[in-house]
Amino acid sequence: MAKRITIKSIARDLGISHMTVSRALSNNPNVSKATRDAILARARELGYVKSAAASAMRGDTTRIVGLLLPNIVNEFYARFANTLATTCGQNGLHLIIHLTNDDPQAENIAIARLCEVQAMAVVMVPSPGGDELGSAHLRAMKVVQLIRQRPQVRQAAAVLVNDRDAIVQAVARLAQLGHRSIGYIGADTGLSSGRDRLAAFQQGLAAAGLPVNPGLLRTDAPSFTMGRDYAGQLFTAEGATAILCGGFEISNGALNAFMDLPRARRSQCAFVGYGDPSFYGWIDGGLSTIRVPVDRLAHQTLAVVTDPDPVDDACFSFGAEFVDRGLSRI
Amino acid sequence: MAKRITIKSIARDLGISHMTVSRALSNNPNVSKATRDAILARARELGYVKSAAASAMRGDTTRIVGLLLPNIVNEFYARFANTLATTCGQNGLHLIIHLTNDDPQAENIAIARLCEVQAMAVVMVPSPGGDELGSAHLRAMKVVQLIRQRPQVRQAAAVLVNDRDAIVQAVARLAQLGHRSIGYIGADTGLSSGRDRLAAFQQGLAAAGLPVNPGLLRTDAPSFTMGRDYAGQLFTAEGATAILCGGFEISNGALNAFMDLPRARRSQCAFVGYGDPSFYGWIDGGLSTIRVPVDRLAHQTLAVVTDPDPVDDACFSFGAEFVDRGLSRI
DNA sequence: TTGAAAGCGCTAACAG
DNA sequence: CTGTTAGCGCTTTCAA
Repeated sequence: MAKRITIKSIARDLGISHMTVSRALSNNPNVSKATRDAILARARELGYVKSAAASAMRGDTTRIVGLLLPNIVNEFYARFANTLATTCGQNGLHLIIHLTNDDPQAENIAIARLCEVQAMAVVMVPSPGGDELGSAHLRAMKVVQLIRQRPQVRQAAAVLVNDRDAIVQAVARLAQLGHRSIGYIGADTGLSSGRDRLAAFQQGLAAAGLPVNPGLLRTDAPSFTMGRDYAGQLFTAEGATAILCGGFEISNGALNAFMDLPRARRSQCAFVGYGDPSFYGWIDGGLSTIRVPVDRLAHQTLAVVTDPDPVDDACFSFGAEFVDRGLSRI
Repeated sequence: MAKRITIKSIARDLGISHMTVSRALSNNPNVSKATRDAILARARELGYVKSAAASAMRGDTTRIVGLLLPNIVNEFYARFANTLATTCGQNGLHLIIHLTNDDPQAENIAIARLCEVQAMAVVMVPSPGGDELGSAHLRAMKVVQLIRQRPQVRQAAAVLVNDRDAIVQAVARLAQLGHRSIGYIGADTGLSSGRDRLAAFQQGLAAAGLPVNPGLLRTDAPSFTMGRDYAGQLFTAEGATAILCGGFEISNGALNAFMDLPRARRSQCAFVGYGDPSFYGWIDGGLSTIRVPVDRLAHQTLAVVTDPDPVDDACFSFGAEFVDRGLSRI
């Protein structure tokens, strides 16, 4: 194991003081051209890299950003992580990804770890049922809540989606096509997203003159299996002819149940997903869905992270869009 | 901005030496129960977290693993990152993701950054045309090459896929169904994966008694657009009735071209993808594909990363599987 | 059982 | 223009 190249080792090597090396390497003008050139040449030759640990210890920012996601397989999260990682790279930031599986405990552990490495910011999709963001660990880091928002204790920025209009439109369209038994599957009301989407759905029903049938509503901790199981129930036991999904994971789970319906039955049913993965356009002639502007969310997130001005509780909201690729008439 | 809690601040707080605090917090037995309890209580109360920077500077390992991927939207890379991130979390490791877009320059920058933070290991899908892995930066880090392998200068472990049999089987099946104009799109031969898959394809043709038609072969730097464009050419200009893909991104791109074919034409053509994203089973009654055992790759990768014993140039290979979900007969 | 000193790599603040 | 010192947070080594 070759020893690490440091400014001191270079200095010894050249018979000068390590401060001169430091200055040369950080473009301090107070170094003679001759020595500077010699230093830079030697540093390049030996493959010197500045120790981030030493910088961090001196109090410089670490340029590390933490990203807490339920998973990274769901195409929405994947796309978000993709553009955030790309833009982070362009800005010289490291992106550390921790997956929470929507488990508050995993979330807390990840936050503690990020605190250890002195991440400058944490971007997180808050898990349902987690602590309020008062944790001592978070004091030192900028926090950006994504998609969902927790009851706030501390100032924490949020980048959210306003999907009310899109959801109302989707319900209106389903009603227009003759659907009377429209099921809804969404997150429980511990999260802002759960409350808001459910309210939008109910508003849509009201606008269409349809009653709210509690038997057709399913809210719970959102997950793939939860979406799949409830969709199965709604389509079979509850006799729903249409389903609207209120979450990314839920949507993919519910889609599974939808695709498992006998072909004849499926052609009579309507499915409105949440999020717009590339393949939704290819399935069954095209699935209708609530599309979320993922790139804009990611860019705004980076803007918040890199914003030097600490407007800590800034809150940004981007509109979703109802993508109608055709829905069965009843 | 509240000042950071350190062992010194706790020590001052309690009127003792910071060494005693250090010992108590690292379970050194040489601390009286009374002081130990007081220290632990105070530390918990104040939300003390050990500085990773200080540990790193002392020479302790950083527990940071770097992951370099072309992108993270492709479901194969996403799944790999997902299980690697999950298992890393379980082992107390940080996963830093850098996206390269298969650009060697981005790759080099990412590696330099990871070197700055003293990552203990780098897991990378080598970009086509990049440097040999002799870079001085890599000296200090364990390197694991994923999927593809570069001409080796230095010892670097590899976790690879053996897809020869699966590809040969796929070609055999296409031939059996009457296809005579089978196109192939794959990575160019600068990478091991490009060479091997092309060879397997040609071996498959030979086994089926079909000639190699150079006009039906397309190899280049692999990407989504490359796959889409070449697939379009093969299906139209070259009159291919079937296409076999030799790469994840290529497969999704080629699928785009395939789905763009007029419905009548498409039903006469056969598509064999590479990788098995969840939605391939839902498209067109199910797409056939070469399935790669992504979870096993990820677990092996973690094993290599956490292996204390430096068998540096270890090379692991996992078999792929031809998933036949039905292919058009001609 | 406790404490003091030294050093990991780096730079701000002072000498020369 | 160049060098010395000190200190960021932590643990190892030696001393009390």
